[in-house]
Amino acid sequence: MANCINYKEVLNASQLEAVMTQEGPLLVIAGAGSGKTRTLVYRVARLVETGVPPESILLLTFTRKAAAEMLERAASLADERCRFVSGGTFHSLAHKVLRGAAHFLGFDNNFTILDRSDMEEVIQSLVQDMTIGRGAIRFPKRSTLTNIVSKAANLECGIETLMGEEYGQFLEYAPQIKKLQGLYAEYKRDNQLMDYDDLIVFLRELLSTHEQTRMVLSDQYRFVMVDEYQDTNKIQADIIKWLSRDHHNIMAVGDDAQSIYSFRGANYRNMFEFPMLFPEAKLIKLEQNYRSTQPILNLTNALMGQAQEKYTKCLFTERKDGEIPRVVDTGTEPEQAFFVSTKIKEEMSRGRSIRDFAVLFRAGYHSFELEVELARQGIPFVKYGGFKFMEAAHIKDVLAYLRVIVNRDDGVSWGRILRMLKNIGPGKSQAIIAWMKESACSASEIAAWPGAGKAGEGLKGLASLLGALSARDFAPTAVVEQVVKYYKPILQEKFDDFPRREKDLEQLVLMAERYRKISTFLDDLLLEPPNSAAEMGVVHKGDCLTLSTVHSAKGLEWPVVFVIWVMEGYFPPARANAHEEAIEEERRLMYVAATRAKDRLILCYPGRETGRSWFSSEARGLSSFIQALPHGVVEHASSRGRGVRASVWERVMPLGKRESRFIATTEKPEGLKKGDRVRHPAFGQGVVAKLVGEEKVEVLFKNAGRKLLHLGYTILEKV
DNA sequence: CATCACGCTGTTTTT
DNA sequence: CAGCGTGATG
Repeated sequence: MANCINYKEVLNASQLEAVMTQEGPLLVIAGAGSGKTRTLVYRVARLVETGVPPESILLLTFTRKAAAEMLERAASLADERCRFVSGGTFHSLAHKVLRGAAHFLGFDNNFTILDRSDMEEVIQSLVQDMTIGRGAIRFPKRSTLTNIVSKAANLECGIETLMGEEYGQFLEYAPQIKKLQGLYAEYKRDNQLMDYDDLIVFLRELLSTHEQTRMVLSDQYRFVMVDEYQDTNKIQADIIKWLSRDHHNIMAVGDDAQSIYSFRGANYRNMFEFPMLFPEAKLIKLEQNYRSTQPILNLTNALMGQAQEKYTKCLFTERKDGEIPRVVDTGTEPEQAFFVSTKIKEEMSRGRSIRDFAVLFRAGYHSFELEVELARQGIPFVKYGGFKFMEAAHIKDVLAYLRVIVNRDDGVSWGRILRMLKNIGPGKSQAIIAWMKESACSASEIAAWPGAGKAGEGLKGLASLLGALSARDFAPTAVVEQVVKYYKPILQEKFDDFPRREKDLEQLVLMAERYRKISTFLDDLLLEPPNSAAEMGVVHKGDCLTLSTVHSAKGLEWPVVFVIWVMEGYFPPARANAHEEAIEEERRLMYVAATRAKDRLILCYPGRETGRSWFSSEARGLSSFIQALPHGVVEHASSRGRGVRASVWERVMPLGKRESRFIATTEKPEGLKKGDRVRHPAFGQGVVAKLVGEEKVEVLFKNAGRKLLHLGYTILEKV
């Protein structure tokens, strides 16, 4: 039975107003820690309480987990029926709709979803088919290409525009990349594939061109709520517009100061445009903070005070007292790791629980050094962000088998499976896939491929596995179990950290238990991928210190937060104009990090160069936005000179100064043109990059580094 | 055509 | 460290 809630008792005035406003468009500007989730939870409860059927409420959040937690809370404090509210991400909504309506767009409803690495693989293979790489110097690598294509899709801008603004260093290849984009789209259509970007693009297309679908959705979801609105992009804003065009019952909640997803097209200006989209929109600001002490809020307020464009708000709290945030120059990165771990140990010996701490950073690898030091000092930790469980090679390997069982046409997965066999590489795997398509043979008949030769044994084994699996309708667990059994010898060959990876596979078997169909299992893994084995809820987390990227720490809080920061530093010359924009984003990132802290905040930065390579602080010193803070907001300190030790990598592999590029100027042999491939007796093959005057050419050798500097030049021959 | 050993390089953040 | 290209070897 429903509990009776006294809203006035549990909500402040602004929150109450948001909860009680049920009809019409509503924009809630919710500062960090201002009870945003609470407000959403109570609003769901209130809607249900006043008789709105739960199924007609749609709660769009940033992760499905966030939605599930909110609905759980609403159910437990108000009405059990809150569990029937539809909640999820834009992507999961799109997926659900498209599984039943993709045919209106000329797709098969059984389309396969491409994850990031599949996308990279397809793009890579297209690049090879195009033979773009031929004669091209410094053609972007596949992950960069994928970033470009994906971002262009999310921003809905042309390749040239995007590249002009953000990838100046590759601008000369814009025509090829544009062609690549076209080929990629074509490939996806031919093979019934959709990537993450397609899901939302196609949902919008469906809504705008297919009146029937729009009507069905708009009728079903009479009340729409969007959380983290600052992280939506233009396409998602359009989806919102279409969904609520008829009823205008749309509530968007967000904080422009916390927009940290511009790299995937998110545009916090959506928040400023909401009132234009819905002119009668009511605007509510939540400014009282229930998380941090006032000194911490002074810092975050000052940070956002520097921003160019914002909804001005000033966070305040009743917790007036507290320690002033500290900014600590820790010297080098190894010293920083030592400082943080020692400090935490110290606090723990005074009775603090290890769960009270978190260390936040911008990129996964920024904590490498710290992880080693923590292990050395015997401090247990869990890490969020960085590499994904799903992206681990061994997981992808196993899933590839499942995918071909579900969708026999999935060429990407076939390639992966085949290349795991002895004596089968890129060439043969492609040939086999082509042959399979041509002869329309079943999975268990691949052993009949005429060109097998030495690979015959392996093919037979694979065929019998797939034959056995498709012969009967096994439960997902059983299928995964058999695949893992087949795969284990391969795993052993392929990786030397065999035991760790083997454990992951056992987790995968356990996860499959929750599903009745393999296809749903796969869809779920792609749309709500677990971060790690620990996050899958299978491994007990125990008492651990939390390490996390700022992005993965959104919405969470800890009593004591350390932020380890590398200054806004790395911008290739061709991107120098991106500097301003990047600093704006870094500032918001720091804002999100700082607002995670309840009681104490310690910002650490390495003030001294460590002389190491890529994962060290290339840029050192203090970020400009910290320097610009007014006096008294932070307290500066130094921990230099304590616990100096060589970095892990210096111990493992000493690094000298390295030369980065090596273009040799040399005498020009007869008839040599730009783009010609040439051979150098000492350095192997290179490409003529440039003609210098009449007699000389510049030749670029890849990977010939230091040798070139020492040996001097000789005559080149054309290849 | 597959595989191996070697050398060189390096923005990141996620649905 | 991981990813990638290269050139030598089956």
